[in-house]
Amino acid sequence: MNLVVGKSAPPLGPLESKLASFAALSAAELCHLRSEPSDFQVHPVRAVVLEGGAGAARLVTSGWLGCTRVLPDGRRQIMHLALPGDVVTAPPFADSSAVALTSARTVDAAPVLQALRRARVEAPNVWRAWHAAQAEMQRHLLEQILRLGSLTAYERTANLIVELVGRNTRSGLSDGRVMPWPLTQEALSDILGLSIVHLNRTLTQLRRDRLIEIRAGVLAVCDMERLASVANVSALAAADGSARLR
Amino acid sequence: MNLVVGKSAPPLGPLESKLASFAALSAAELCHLRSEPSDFQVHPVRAVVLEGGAGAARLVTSGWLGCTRVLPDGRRQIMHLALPGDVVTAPPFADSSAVALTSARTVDAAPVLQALRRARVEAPNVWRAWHAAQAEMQRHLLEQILRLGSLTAYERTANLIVELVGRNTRSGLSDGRVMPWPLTQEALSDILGLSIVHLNRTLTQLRRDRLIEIRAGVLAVCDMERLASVANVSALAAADGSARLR
DNA sequence: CGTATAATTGAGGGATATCAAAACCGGTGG
DNA sequence: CCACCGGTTTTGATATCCCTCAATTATACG
Repeated sequence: MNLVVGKSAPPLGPLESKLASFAALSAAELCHLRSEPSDFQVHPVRAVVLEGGAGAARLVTSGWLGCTRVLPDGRRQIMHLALPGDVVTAPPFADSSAVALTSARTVDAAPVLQALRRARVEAPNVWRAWHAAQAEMQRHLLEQILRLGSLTAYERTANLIVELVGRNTRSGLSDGRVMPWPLTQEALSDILGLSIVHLNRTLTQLRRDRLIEIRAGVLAVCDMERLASVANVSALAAADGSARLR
Repeated sequence: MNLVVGKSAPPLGPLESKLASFAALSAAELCHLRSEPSDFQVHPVRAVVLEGGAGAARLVTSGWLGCTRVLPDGRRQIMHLALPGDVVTAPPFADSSAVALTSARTVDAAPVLQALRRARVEAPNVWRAWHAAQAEMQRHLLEQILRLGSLTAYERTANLIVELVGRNTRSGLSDGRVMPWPLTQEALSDILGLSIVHLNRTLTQLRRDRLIEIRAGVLAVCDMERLASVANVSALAAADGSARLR
């Protein structure tokens, strides 16, 4: 991972790929996303990227962030994950913040958002794709609610994995089967609302059942069919995710 | 409850009140919300208002709706509540739908949304208030994630009650202490991700602890201070909610 | 190598679910 | 007025999922 702070060429890879997955976009159209090189920041693990209620939106270019909320007694809930290509905005609660779950890099999102506003008339497909991506983010929140409210630990974990494979596939970071897996089990347990111990047993079970394999920061899905069925993924969501694979 | 279908005068009471709670709005400004009388519909309990992925947005004028998701095995999660003054849009999953949790009335939201777009230039305060309301809805989703992922049954229930008192207060349907309570315990358990039996015991406990009282479709908060502290409400959210009381 | 962090395993307890039945309640019809 | 009815609330008993505590093993890193 790069550890320098400074200027960089437009690092829009994952974002471009994500948008292209929502609407067929020509190279010319994607050019409308280009904005002048802007400051980037490197965040070590556990660094706070945006503090509760304040700060300008940032675009993640590498690493994973979590929009977290911490209770007075120390319980922590990660409400939402931001992956490369995602834009994180200031979390809306005093006790919430965007935190680097892995070492990560972000750039100021303002120029990109600016470019998107220009694209509204100049490249309407890009604008549409952006809105589709925003709508998908909304769906992720609802999916998270389903996971936490209605699924067992086993289903919950499978469901999140299916979602993350889908997201990484959209942004060109997975082939639909294998993806980066940089999370500690502690972070994962804070996403899924499980104790770290129980999460560990759940992951072990998923491996024993030959649904996934995890080695050296990489997760591989062994049997997407069965995994998705365990995960109780919605028809619409599943279609969305797998459409990308072809 | 009215059981007739037909035309009605603009039924914007709760919506107007809600928007006014986000930005001081003069009567003149509120007029920009007025739109021609439009069709309304009456929905009996359990009626589907919007089917998964399709249908035009509707404004709730009375009764409570739930944006629900049903799993193949029958488990149901209510992801989000729509109260009078809220606009429900087509839920984004194939297996999700907006359902009447009580008998309810809705009108087509298109004219209202139209009026709001006009207000963007003619009454910017109204436009701003609308966006503040949308942002608040987003916060409710995040709060729901916190509830389901990190709070105990007791805290979870308290938290939801605090939220609902706040929302009803904004829309003029509560004084900050007493509010309509039309939900069956079954619906409530599907919101909170609890079994109906355990929810019942939890409510009983909240009553024993003199935090709330429930009688004849009305809920009264006995001790908001303690309830809010049990509920782990975030500083920002709490400020928002109680600001309305004065 | 030694230290810190993360992953894993074991044992026991607590919170919540499930099953079953009883009490309650508003409406309906005799 | 009373009996009855479906839906809802309440209570009891038992099972299970998941948490907590504690210790051990693996892995990264200087």
